[in-house]
Amino acid sequence: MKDTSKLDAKERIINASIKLFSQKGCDATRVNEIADEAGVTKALIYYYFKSKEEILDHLVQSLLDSAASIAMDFLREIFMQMIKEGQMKMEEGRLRFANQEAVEYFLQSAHKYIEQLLDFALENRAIIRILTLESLKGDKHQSKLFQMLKLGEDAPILKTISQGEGEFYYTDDLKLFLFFFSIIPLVSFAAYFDDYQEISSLSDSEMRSSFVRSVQIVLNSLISESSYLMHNAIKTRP
Amino acid sequence: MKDTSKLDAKERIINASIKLFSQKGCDATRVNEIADEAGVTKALIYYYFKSKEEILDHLVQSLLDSAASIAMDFLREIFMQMIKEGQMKMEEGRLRFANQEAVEYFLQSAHKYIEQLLDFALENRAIIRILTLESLKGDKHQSKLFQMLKLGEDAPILKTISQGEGEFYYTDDLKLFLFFFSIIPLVSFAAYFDDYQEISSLSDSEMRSSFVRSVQIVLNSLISESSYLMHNAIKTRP
Amino acid sequence: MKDTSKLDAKERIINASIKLFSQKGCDATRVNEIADEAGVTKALIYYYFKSKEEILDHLVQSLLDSAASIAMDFLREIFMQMIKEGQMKMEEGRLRFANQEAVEYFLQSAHKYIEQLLDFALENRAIIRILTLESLKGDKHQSKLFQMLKLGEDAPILKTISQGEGEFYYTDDLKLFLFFFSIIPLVSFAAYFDDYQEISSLSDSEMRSSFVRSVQIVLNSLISESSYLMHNAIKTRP
Amino acid sequence: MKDTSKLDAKERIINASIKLFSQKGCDATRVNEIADEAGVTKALIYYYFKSKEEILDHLVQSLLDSAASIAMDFLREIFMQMIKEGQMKMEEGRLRFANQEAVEYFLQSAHKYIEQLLDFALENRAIIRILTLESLKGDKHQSKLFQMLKLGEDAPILKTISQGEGEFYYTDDLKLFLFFFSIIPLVSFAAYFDDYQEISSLSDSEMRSSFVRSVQIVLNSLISESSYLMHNAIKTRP
DNA sequence: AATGAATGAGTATTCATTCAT
DNA sequence: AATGAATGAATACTCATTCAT
Repeated sequence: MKDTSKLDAKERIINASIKLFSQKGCDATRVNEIADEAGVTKALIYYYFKSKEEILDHLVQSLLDSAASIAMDFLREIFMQMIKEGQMKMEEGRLRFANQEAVEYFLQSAHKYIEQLLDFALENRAIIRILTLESLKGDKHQSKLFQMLKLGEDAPILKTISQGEGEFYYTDDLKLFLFFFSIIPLVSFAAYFDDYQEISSLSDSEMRSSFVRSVQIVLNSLISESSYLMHNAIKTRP
Repeated sequence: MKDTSKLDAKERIINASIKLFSQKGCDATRVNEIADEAGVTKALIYYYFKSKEEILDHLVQSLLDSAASIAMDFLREIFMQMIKEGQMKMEEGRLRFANQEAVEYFLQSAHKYIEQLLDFALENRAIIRILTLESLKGDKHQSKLFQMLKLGEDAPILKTISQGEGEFYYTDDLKLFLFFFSIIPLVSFAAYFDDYQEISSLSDSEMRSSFVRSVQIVLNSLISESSYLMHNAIKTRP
Repeated sequence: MKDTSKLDAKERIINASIKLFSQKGCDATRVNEIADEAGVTKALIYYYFKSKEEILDHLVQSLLDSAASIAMDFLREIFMQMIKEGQMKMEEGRLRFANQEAVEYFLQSAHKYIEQLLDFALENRAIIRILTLESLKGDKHQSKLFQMLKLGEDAPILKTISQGEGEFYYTDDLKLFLFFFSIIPLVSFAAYFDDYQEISSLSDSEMRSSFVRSVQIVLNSLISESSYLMHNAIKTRP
Repeated sequence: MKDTSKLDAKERIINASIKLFSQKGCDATRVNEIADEAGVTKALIYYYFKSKEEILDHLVQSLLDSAASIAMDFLREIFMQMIKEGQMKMEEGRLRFANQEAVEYFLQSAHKYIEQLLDFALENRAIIRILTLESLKGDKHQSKLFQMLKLGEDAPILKTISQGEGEFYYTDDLKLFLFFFSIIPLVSFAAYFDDYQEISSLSDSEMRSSFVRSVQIVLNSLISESSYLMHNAIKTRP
C-alpha cells in the first residue's frame, strides 16, 4: 500500500503549477518557482513535461475533461433513469415528459445539476482562475472558455421548459444572456471566490448559498412568463 | 492647428501598449514590441515611463479615473437637476421623490446611466480586458476590479427603488448579486466583446442591444416584488 | 586523481574576476568579459553567483577571512609556544616576558609575522587592489579596509614593547600612525606593486626587501626611546 | 558685481562632479546624477564638457596643476629669498648654506612646506580621493598618482640635508620609502580623512596635528644619523 | 527517477551622448 | 546659455530548456 500522504513528484509538480499559475498566470510563473514549490529539481519537471506550456495544457484540458464528464455523467444518469422509467422520452431531439410530476422532478434535478456544477467549479477554482486568465490572452486557450458555453447550450434544462408548446431554439439573445449572465458569473464566482471572500468576510457556505440564491433569481426571471427572451425564443423562430 | 493624425510619441506608446497588453497581457508583451508598434525606440519608452509595469499602471489608473469621473459627472448632473427642481430631496442619506412621475423620470435616467456606462466600457474594452486580466493576478491590480463594485454600490438606482417604504441597506446577498451578475457581466462583456462577436457573428449594435435587454431582465427581476434579495434588503435589517 | 590544471568553472570565474576587477574595478568590468576570460557562458556566472556584486563580495570577504585566519594562526602559534615554554605569560591582559632573551625572541617572531603578512599581501595583491579600490567608494566595502586596522591594533608586537614599565594604551596618535604609516603603506605596497615595479624596474625581491627595510625604519623610530608617540602612549593615560 | 553666492552652471557641474566622483567613482556616477546635483539639465553638461571623462580629466588635471603650482610658488619664494639674501647658493645642482642658522631656517621652512602641502591636500581631499580611486584603474589616470612622487623627488628638503658632506643621490630604497611612507600616507590621509574621522571621532584639527606629528617622526627617523637609508643614499653611490 | 551543471536566446533597463530649437 | 526629446549601443540579468551522469 502506497503512502498517499506523500504525493509523488508528478502530482506535486501539478499542484505547485496550479497554485502558482492561478496566482500569477503561466507567463509570470518561473519553472524554478514550480520546482521549489513542488520540492523537486527543475530538471525533473522536464522529465515529466515537455515544457511549461504543456503543464498548462494538461491542467486546462483535465479541467475541461472532468467538467464535461461530470456534466455527461450527471445528465446521463437523470436521462437514463427517467427515460427507462418512462417518465420522459426524446422526440426529434427534444424532451417530452409523461406528466407535470415528471417535469417537476426534472427541474429539481436541474437545480441539483447546477449546484453540482457549482461545487465542481469551486473545487477546481484554482484551475478555473487559470483558464479564465489564459482565455483572456490571445493564445490557444482563448477559446477554451467558450467551450463552456456548450455546457450551457447543451443543457437540457432550458430545452425542457418548453415542453409541449412548439419548437425551441436558442435565440442569439438567449445565448448571449446565458453566456454573460450564467457561464461568466459561475466561472467568475469560482475564479474570484477567494478574493471576494477576503473583502466580504463571508464564510464558504455563506458565499455558496448566496450565489445559489442569485442564480435562482436569474433563472427564474428567465423562465417566468414575462421573460422577453424566452417568449422570443419560443415563438419567434419557426 | 495641430495635425492630430500624427499623435505624439507618448500617446503612440500608450496606444501600442493598450493594443498589445489587451492581446497578450503585460507579461507576455515585450517592450520591443511596444516600441515597434508605436514606431519609437525602446529607450524613448523609458524616457516617458519608468518601467513596463508603469505603463500598465497608467492605463489601469486612467481607466478607473475616467470611469469614476463619468459616473460622478452623470450622477451629479441628474441629482443636481432633480433636487434643484424640487423633484427629489435627500433625507437622512436616502432619496425621497416628490411623486411617481419623478421616480419614473429617475429610473429612465438610471437606464441612460447604465447605457452610458456600457458605452464607456465598450469604448475602453481593450483596457478593461487588460484590467480583468491583471486583476486575476496576485499583484496590486488584483483589487482594482473590486473598486468597480463601488460604482455599483454607490449607484443611487437601487437606493431609490426603496422610496417611501422604509430603510434600505445593502445586504451581503445584494452585494454579491450586484458584483457577480452586474459588474462582472458588464466587465466581461467588454473584455470578451471581440471574441464573442467572432463566434456569434453579431454586429456591434446587435451585441450591444442584446446585452442591454439582458441587463434589463436581470435588473427587473431584482426590482420586482417577488425579488427575494430586495425584500430581504428592505425588510430584514432595521 | 583529478586534473588540477583544469580548474572547475566556479574557480575560473573567480580568477577571471580577480584579474579584471583589479585591473579596472568592478564597475568597469563587464560580465561578458568575465565570462570570456573564464571561458564560460555568462549564464553560468549567474548560476554560481547572484550578481556581479556578489562576486566582488565573495572575493573581498574571502581575503579578509584568510587575512584574519593567517594572523590568528601565526600569533596563536607564537603565543602558545612561548607561554607553554614559560617564556611569556599573560597578566591583566598584558604580556610579561621571562627575560630579555624572550623579548628578543618575540621581536624576531614579530618581524617574521610582518614578513608573512607582507607575503600574504603580495600574493593577494590583486584582491587587495580591488579592496582598496572599492573601499574608496561609498558602498559596503568602504569599511572593509578599516577592518585591517584591527590586525594592527591587536598585534601584540606593540603591546610587548612596553613590558615591565607600566600600562600600555593605544593613544589616538598611535592608532592614526599605525593606520596611515603601517596599514596603508602595506596595503598600498601590495595594491601598487606592479605599477611601481614598472616605473622602478626593480625585481620582485628587490622591491620586497626594500619595503621590509622601510618598515623596519618606521617601526624602529616608533619603538625608539625618543618616540613621542610611544612615550605618550605609555605614560600619559594612567 | 556678480553674485558669487550663486555659482554659475559650469562651476555647479564641477562641484557636483567632485562630490559624486569622490563618493562613488566616475564609472558609477551617472551624468543624470551630476545634472540633478548641480541643478542643471543633462544636456547643459554636454554644452560645457565633451564627455563625462572630460570632467574627470578636468578635475584631476586642475588638482595636479595647482599642486605643482603651490609647490613651485612656495619653494621659489624660499629659495629666491634665501639666495637673494646670500644665505644659500646653488652649486652643481645642490644647495649650500651660509651657516648653521641658515640650515635651521630652511628646515623650519621645510616644515611649513609640508604643512602647506597637507592643508592643500585636505582642502582638495575630495579630488585626491577621486585621483586615488582612478589611479587604481588601468586607465590614463593610473600614472597620475606617480606624478606626485616627483613632488617628493624634486623637493629640495632632502637634497639640502646633505649639505657639506658629499654627493647626494636618491637611492631606490629612498624613493620607495618616500613613495610608500610619505606620498601614499599623505594622499591616503586626505582620501580617507572623512572616513577615518568618522571611526575615530577626532576633530579636524586633532586629526591634522596628529598626522603632522606622525610625519615628523617618520622624517626624523629618515634624517637621523642612524638612518640606514640615508647613509646608504649618501655614501653608496659615488 | 532524478539531478547538478550548463547554455542560447532573449529581456527589461540603462546611459552617455546628440540634436533641434 | 539652455533644454526636452530622442537614440544606439550596451548591460546586467533571466529563463526555459538540455544534457551527461
